[in-house]
Amino acid sequence: MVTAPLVRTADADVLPRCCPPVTASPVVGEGEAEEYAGWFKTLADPTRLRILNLLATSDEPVCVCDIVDRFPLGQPAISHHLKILRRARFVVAERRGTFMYYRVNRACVAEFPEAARRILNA
Amino acid sequence: MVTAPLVRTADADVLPRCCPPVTASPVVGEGEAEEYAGWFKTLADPTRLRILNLLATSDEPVCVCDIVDRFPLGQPAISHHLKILRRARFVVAERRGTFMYYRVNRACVAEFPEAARRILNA
DNA sequence: CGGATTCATCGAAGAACGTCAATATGCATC
DNA sequence: GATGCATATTGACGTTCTTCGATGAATCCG
Repeated sequence: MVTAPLVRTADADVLPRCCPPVTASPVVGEGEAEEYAGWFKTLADPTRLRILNLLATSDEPVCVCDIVDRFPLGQPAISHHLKILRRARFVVAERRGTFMYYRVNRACVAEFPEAARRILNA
Repeated sequence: MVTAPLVRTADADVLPRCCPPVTASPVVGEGEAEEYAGWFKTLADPTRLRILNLLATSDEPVCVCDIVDRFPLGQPAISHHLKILRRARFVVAERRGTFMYYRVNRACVAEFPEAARRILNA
């Protein structure tokens, strides 16, 4: 026979079942979780974080060779990270002759901390 | 001989070198980038994000079996994700008899959007 | 046009990650 | 103690990520 397990909440009586419903319902659904996890995944690399911080703290757009000079990585790796940042719309690229200039997408970057706050209910 | 490349900024003269210094200096250094990237990496999974959102929107601590019931994943997988969330101090665990109760670490969760804002200069 | 430069893309190697099945641990009851 | 349940840990497997070297596309200059 199945016996009643221990109490589940601090001041509740002993309950005959394992899992009473959780009080609040989660805000973030499956689709949203996928989307937001993608955003976080974009920032889940130290190099990308530093590139984005570099662009975010620069008044002027920065060209790729500037970025390459600041990291102990090859140019293809930097280009790869920039592609990921671009795909997530954290940065935008602009061509000037031979050079490519990158800058942050202010709208997207401003929206991000607010989304984090909503997810974390903070 | 090395020729002078194109202009690098909108209104600057032709410069004899490729990479003039960037105006602002980056805020986030190597060590910080590693640390923050670890935080983002923790949130870079849809399941972890939904677990954390579930805990963040619940007034009461939630036991593991409640969480397991809400996801199409096995118990070891959920336990694995909880361990990662615990290691990043986003959640804290408490034992009550046989059951383990998880809740968000309000201090850590509140600090996170602020850190994001600082990194993104938003 | 030919050569040089900047940057993106491709292919591959190695590491890290997510999931599951099986097993171990910790706690309460009999 | 022995049993039963809730949870954590381990090992294995396939997938994804990061990086590099080589190559290709685009641009500019002489």
